[in-house]
Amino acid sequence: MSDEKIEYTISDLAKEFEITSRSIRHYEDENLITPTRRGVHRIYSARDRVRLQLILRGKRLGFSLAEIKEIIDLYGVEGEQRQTERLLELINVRRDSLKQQLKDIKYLLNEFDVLEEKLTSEHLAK
Amino acid sequence: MSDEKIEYTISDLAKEFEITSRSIRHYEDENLITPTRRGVHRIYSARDRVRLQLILRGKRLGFSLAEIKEIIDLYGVEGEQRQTERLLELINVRRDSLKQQLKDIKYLLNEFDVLEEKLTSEHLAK
DNA sequence: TTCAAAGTTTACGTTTGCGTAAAGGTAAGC
DNA sequence: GCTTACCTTTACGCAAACGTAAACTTTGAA
Repeated sequence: MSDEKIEYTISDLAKEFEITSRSIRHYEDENLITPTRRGVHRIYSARDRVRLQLILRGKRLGFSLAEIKEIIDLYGVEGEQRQTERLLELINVRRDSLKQQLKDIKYLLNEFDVLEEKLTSEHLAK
Repeated sequence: MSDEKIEYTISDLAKEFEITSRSIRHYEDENLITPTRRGVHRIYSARDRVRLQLILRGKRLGFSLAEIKEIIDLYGVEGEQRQTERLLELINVRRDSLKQQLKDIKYLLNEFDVLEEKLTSEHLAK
């Protein structure tokens, strides 16, 4: 039984994810992540690391920290069904906007391809 | 020859795209869009409308207004090849982060599907 | 012509997401 | 015990993207 005794310092994670320690502390200030302490120092578990990954993914998708917190929090309550309705609602709202984003991205990536080709051929023809 | 004499007021566009007039004026303050005037009032052409669409798409993709402006501006200079290198560079930077976003979105949409199924079956089994 | 609806400028206010000192505590190696 | 690297809290600062209030003008309908 691997007890997963993996531990990280704040700068371990900062380095790995290429963000500042300040950002990680900020996420803690906003209650998005709650590492344990050894004395006064923060110790991050494997679970904490995953939470941080979730936070960063949320950010890349344009969610605010408050939204990320709401989703992660609801996500964690799986057992209780009290919040189920709300979570399903949130999911569907998100789904629509994510699908729109997906369309936007595909469109833009294609535009880029077309434009790049045009530019490089122009460039060569100069 | 359809002269495309279509015109819009600021609130026409605000309504259509579900944003405030304030936002549209703000984009103008930041030189992202420059409607003509009839007296003191702003008049938006079909081209202006397209620009606004571009701005909003950029926003959905998480670009800042400054970035959107840079891209749109470079995009408009197609004729000159002076800025070509820069645009290609911008495109490639964007492409990577957009591809990451695309992965993120697909991952999350799948998570949502899985979670929703789990939640609804739980719900029914209650 | 009078009135409401919509438009205008100016400018200060607000939220989000950290940056950036300041001022120090702690752990490890020598 | 001293240095060095890394950690801590506290707190003010700041840019971005508008919100919002004030005070006024324009336009179209009645």
